[in-house]
Amino acid sequence: MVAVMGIAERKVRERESMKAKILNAAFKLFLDHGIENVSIRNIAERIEFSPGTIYLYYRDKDQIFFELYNLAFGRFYEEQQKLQPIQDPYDRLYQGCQQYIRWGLANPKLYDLMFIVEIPMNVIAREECEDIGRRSFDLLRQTVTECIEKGKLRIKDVELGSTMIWNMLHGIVSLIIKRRILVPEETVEGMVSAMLDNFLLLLKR
Amino acid sequence: MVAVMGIAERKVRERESMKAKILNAAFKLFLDHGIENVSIRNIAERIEFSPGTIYLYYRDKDQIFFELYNLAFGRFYEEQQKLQPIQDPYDRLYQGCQQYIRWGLANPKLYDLMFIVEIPMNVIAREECEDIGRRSFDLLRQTVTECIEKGKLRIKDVELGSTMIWNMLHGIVSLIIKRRILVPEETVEGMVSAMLDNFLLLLKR
DNA sequence: ACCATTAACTAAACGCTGTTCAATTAAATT
DNA sequence: AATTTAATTGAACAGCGTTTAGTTAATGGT
Repeated sequence: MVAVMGIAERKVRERESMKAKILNAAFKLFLDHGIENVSIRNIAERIEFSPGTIYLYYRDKDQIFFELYNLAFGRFYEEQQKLQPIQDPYDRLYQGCQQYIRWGLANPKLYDLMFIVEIPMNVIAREECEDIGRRSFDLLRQTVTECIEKGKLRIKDVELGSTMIWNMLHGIVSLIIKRRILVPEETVEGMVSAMLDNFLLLLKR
Repeated sequence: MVAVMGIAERKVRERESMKAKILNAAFKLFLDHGIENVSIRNIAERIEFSPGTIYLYYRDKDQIFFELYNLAFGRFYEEQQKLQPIQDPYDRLYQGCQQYIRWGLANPKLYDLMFIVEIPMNVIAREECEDIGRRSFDLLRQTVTECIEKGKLRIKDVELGSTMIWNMLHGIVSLIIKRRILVPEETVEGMVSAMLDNFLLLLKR
């Protein structure tokens, strides 16, 4: 009886480790060769299992992509959270924005998955998917709230202000990532920080 | 001899009309069933030719996508140009921004192709592709230039200002299109116009 | 220890995809 | 009418996501 329980637990562990194995292979393929080269067959080859096996652990490809999505958001959230200790809310806002852009440009594939690509969820997870996003957005909202409370912004509505800031940041990052910005490569960095500085200056009371 | 010339000209016409036929089929498939359902085979079936035939008129699928890209940008540019007669540059700026957002939200698939999707150009067209984009951007730049000349903006640098505005607009449109905005569906419209108003108000001297 | 049951896995298949190319048909030229 | 040129096809290749029958390995009961 005890042995039976031990086996059941081991099986759970084995299942988890197999899921992780698949996910790691998918993540590696994703980082190394782009989302377009993450195929079930490629993953299977990487972990030396047959393609069919993967469907014993994940319902479909979208579910794998959703896991990658969460992974990416986890990393992003972690970085943003590091700035929480900063006392002055405007300073925290500024650094948060700067880090958002930096992180996005440094991790274009992750950013793509998080904010640009068609959401890879056929059935479930629409809410769960928003939850992880909302957690990150809440960090910004909190900071904006404090800024407004201390009268540091020319905007009074928290929801409006947070969304505006986020949209601006996303516009900058996504257009650069997707190579739609017409400015020459070398001058991008300068342009970006100039835009951020000017935008936050406009916002500042 | 004259007849020969006539035949040659007819062949050119026939070739053009075949290219148009293919492109129209592709465009219709694109609008009706999304970019993911534009396959060479689908196009071929729609025009009642074999898949191989399409490669006699377009090098590859990307070239077809590039034509669709130009088509989309043409429509967008046309709309924007209609606002040129507006005398007051700030008014023109405001209406241009409003139209940008409206058009993007009304034509999400076209917008996607123009600004979001990975640029579908394997070999050529990188410059040509920027040209059509630049023409549209120049409309905005011109308007911003006039605004600054008349001292209506709190920003002095034309390039910076234009890019900032565009990035903000793109952030708004693309996040809504890709369903990353967390606001409920009904309140989106109000939020969007509030953001636009506030942003331009921040910019206004 | 043996057998029945359950779980894990594979290989092949289905219907898609973009693209190429030998073979065929139609048109134009001589 | 015969020959050359152009246009078109259909099959093939290699890839894709997904399903499933059949095989193998591990477990449970007696």
